[in-house]
Amino acid sequence: MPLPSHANDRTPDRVKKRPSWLVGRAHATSLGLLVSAFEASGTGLRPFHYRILSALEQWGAESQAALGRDTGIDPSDMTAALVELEAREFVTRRVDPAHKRRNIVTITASGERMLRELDHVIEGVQLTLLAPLDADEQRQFTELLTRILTREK
Amino acid sequence: MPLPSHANDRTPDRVKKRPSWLVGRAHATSLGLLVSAFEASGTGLRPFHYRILSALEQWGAESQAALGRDTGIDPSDMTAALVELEAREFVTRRVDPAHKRRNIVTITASGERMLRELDHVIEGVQLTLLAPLDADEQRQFTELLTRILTREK
DNA sequence: GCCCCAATATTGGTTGTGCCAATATAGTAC
DNA sequence: GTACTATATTGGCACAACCAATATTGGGGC
Repeated sequence: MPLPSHANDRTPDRVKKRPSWLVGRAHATSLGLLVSAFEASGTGLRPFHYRILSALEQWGAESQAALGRDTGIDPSDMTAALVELEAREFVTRRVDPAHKRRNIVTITASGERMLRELDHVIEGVQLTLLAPLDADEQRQFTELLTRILTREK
Repeated sequence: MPLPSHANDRTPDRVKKRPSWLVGRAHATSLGLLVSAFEASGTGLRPFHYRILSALEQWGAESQAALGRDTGIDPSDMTAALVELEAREFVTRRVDPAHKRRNIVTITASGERMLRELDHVIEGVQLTLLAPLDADEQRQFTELLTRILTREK
C-alpha cells in the first residue's frame, strides 16, 4: 500500500519549492489516495484495471495489443490483467475468427457495472485531492496541467 | 532510464481528464526530464543524491538518521547513497565522539561545488517542464500545487 | 549504578511496477 | 511462396520504496 510517504518532514528549501518536486509529491499523494480508495472499495481491482475497462467501454471490443496501445500498458502486463478481469467475468476473450492471432476482448454487463462503481471511487479521490482549491482554482489547475502535458503554449 | 512513457496515445476520456491522471503523467514527464538531465550531466549522481547534499548544505552536518528524516530516504537506502557520495568525496562520515552510534555526515567543499552544479541541471529541467506556461501561469501553477500539498485552503 | 528500552547504522530481503527478450503462432506484402 | 510483421504469452530484469533482523550504543526509570 504505497501511501504518501515523506509526508510531514522538513525538506531542503532548494528542493521543496521546485515544480518538479511538487509534482512528484502531488503524484505520491494522488497515488496513495487512489490505491487506498480502490482497496477500500473491496472490488479487488486496481487503477490499471479501470483504465482497461474504460478503454473497452469507450471504443468497444479490441484486441489485446490495441488495448495496450490505448492504455499504455505493456502487452505482457496486459495478459496478466486480462486473466484477472476474465476470471471475475468483467471481460471475455475470444479468438478473432478473421485474425486468429488476435484475442478480441469485450466488456461484459457486469464489467460495465463495475466501471460505473469505480467511477465513483475515482471521483471521490479527485474531490479529496483538490479539496484545498475552490472550483475556479480547480479548473485553472487542470488547465495548466493539461497545457504542460500537451506542450502547448 | 524511465523516460515519459505512454506519450502519444489515445487515452480513454474517463481517464485523461482526471486531475489524478494528469498529475501522474506530469510526474512521469518531470521524472524523465530529471533523470535524463542528471545522466547528461555526467556527474554520475541522481536526484536523491541532490536531496542529500541539499539537506547537508542547509542544516549542516547531521547524523544519517536525521538526514533520512530530512529527505524522506529510508535508512537502508541512505547507507548505500552515502557510501557512493563518500567514495566520490562529496561527503565525509565520522563517528560522533559524544554518541558513538551516530555517523556525523559532513558535506565537503567539493560536495558544495557539485551541489551548485546540480542546481543548474535542475533549473534547466524546471524551464523545460514549465516552458508551455508564461511567467504568471508558472507562479499560479506552483502556488496551486503547494496549496494542494499543504492541504491549505 | 543498573537494567531495560529506544535509537542508530547496516545487511538483506520483499514487493510492485514498468520494461524488455524470447518464443510460438499467424497474417501480410511482395 | 518467402520474408517480414503482428500478436499473445512466458519469463526475467532493473529500480525504487519499504520492511525485517541484527549488532551496537545511549538514555531514562528505579
